[in-house]
Amino acid sequence: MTEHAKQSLPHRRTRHDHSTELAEDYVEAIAEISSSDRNCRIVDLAKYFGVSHVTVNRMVGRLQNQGLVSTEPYKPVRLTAKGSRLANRCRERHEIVYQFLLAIGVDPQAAAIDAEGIEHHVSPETLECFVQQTKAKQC
Amino acid sequence: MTEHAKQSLPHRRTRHDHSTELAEDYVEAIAEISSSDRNCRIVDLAKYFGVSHVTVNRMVGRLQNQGLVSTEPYKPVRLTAKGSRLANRCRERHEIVYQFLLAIGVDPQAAAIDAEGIEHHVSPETLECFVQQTKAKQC
DNA sequence: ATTAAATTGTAGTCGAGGCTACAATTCTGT
DNA sequence: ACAGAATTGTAGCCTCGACTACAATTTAAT
Repeated sequence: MTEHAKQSLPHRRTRHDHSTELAEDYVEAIAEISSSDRNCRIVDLAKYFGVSHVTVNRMVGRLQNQGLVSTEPYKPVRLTAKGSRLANRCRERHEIVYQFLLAIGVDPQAAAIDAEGIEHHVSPETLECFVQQTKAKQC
Repeated sequence: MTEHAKQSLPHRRTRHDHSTELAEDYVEAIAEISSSDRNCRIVDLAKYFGVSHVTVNRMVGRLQNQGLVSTEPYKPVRLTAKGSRLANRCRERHEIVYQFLLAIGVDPQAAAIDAEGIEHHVSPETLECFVQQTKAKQC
């Protein structure tokens, strides 16, 4: 492998991350909305993300193709078992990142924003280090 | 502001980040290549990012519109003063994130990949916390 | 000096993610 | 029951980041 090819790897990884980020954000949002409202509608997601209902509509179609959600025309959106598992993993990861940022002294508002951006780029290994650090701080 | 609008803010921020990430990656790369090779060519950037030279070509055009680089047809790419400042800020931030990840026990390879993804989503405030943590670990 | 190789530019395509405008369906209130 | 409101779907457009294929220019080699 050449020097340049080596360096391009992280960037390829970053680009791939972007294509899965939205799916993760959506299942997380659907899980959250479903738990409080019982039904998750297209409109709820549009408000949640600050985006038009058309964008949400198409995205939900893609999530359905990926087997993450199930829905029918004019009906609410529900997570499949696969979608729920992904949502849970994402929620846990999000919480770990958020708590970690708080633990190292970031204020809650900045932590909330940064966690949203950071969570999708944290490898399992780094996540584990975050957990350890957070624990250490709490002792 | 409604509850939903509040929640949509972090996501809007994330989307905005994406549009500036690539510009940041490019000026960083141009700075790095320029320092070692003296001249940064379109081809160098294409190899660096693992994309086609066409993609690089158009991106360089946009960077030029933003006043970050200056170039002429069939000539090398050079950073403007503004581009250099941005590159320096990015390089410093990247280094801080990378050293921070190492300091909390992430192995170098994973740290390199994660730093690439994380750096663009770290607010100045969080960055400062990273610096403090890294210092603390080194004592 | 002329040809071959490397580099850069241009044309045209694609999918993702965003939008507006309008049509269809479902829900609600009287 | 039916009109109006809310919700969802469809059509069509835009920009960005990616590509291939081909043309133009510059560099290098014989």
